[in-house]
Amino acid sequence: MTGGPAEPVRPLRLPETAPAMRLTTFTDYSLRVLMYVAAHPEGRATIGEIAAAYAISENHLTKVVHFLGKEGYLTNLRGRGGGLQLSRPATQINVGEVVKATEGGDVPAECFERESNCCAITADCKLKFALGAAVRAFYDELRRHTLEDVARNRRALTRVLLAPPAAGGYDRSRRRKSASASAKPARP
Amino acid sequence: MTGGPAEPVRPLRLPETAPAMRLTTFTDYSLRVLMYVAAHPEGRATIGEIAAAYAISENHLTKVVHFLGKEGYLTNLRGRGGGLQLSRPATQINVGEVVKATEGGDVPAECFERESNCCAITADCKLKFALGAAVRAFYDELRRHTLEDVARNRRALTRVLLAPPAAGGYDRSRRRKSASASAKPARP
DNA sequence: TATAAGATGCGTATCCTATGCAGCTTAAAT
DNA sequence: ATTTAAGCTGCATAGGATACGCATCTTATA
Repeated sequence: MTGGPAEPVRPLRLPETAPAMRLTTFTDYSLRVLMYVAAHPEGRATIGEIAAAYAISENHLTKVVHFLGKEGYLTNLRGRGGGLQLSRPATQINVGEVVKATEGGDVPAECFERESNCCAITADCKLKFALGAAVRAFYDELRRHTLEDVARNRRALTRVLLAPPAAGGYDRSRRRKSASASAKPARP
Repeated sequence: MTGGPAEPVRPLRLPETAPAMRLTTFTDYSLRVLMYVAAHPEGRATIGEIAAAYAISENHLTKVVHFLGKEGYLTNLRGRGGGLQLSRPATQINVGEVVKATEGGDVPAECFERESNCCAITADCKLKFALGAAVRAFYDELRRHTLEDVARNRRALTRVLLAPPAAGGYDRSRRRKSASASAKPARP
């Protein structure tokens, strides 16, 4: 595992650090799916349809949709003529709740995990409270919005989403260029 | 790269998703370093000293410290007898600013990146504003605290930090057990 | 019974993050 | 001057997380 012939060249990355505090695409896609379905209240939307509209991976979307079904946001109907519907009206789907579900809780740092925490100063560290409050503030702000709010201009959304995607389907090449040239990797 | 004999067994991970919106250890260490130095206002702290106190990697700390120096939080003195000092009094070092610097800005999702954004509905999507406000709320809450606040009980901190670490130095085995058994990977 | 949809389980390609390490530079002691 | 104790710098790498791809099964409708 350590030995072996050295790889040819390898593209050469910059280590250092990069931004965190960022939503996963899982969350991103979750919200997009919900907005799509909300914008199409009549018929049922399908995974393929949504993937094409946003030009994103159908495979990954499948899992997102399944998750949203399990969580009670979507009603997923199998079989021919099946598809997706909102389980509740958009006014009763809260953006903060969705994000919390898809992001999996509010644990901003190691000190918040009961089990694995091994920071030496936990007991006397006030930072914990500050961080906890900040995360709470984040979700509180998100909780002020419902799916209805964010997908409000349904007409415009529907128009955009029904238009055929620019080129072919999903182009996985242009994604996350990690356009970080902001803070740390700056070398004079 | 695609072919080749299948690897023996491989520990078998669960894919799906896991929590994001979490601080990097880079940020974690940055805050710990500042708290340490704040708790030792007389002499100068050294990297080795701090790494030992928290039982964390000296190598990584080196880069953290260097970064904090570049950003103007620390004054790093080289050479024998050198070490670290706060560049400003702790009352003038803001936790929110530090986190923003170490986390590298407030870009919670793809739609916020001018360049690489390719979400189909950006123009008509209100979600962007909600997310932006939430991130702002996060930092606003953090900005309410200074290093002086979080490192307030200096006496207790100093006591804990000066105590020798439990066992030997830095044990890199127990870290980030990713104790996620909360949301998605639940399979009945 | 064909067909269209979602469900599932497994494999994998990249990243990202956190480190390791070797050598260099700077500055205070001796 | 020379030693020595710091931090600086530029590689390299490991390990885990994320986001997919793919094949197959299940369900339900026509």
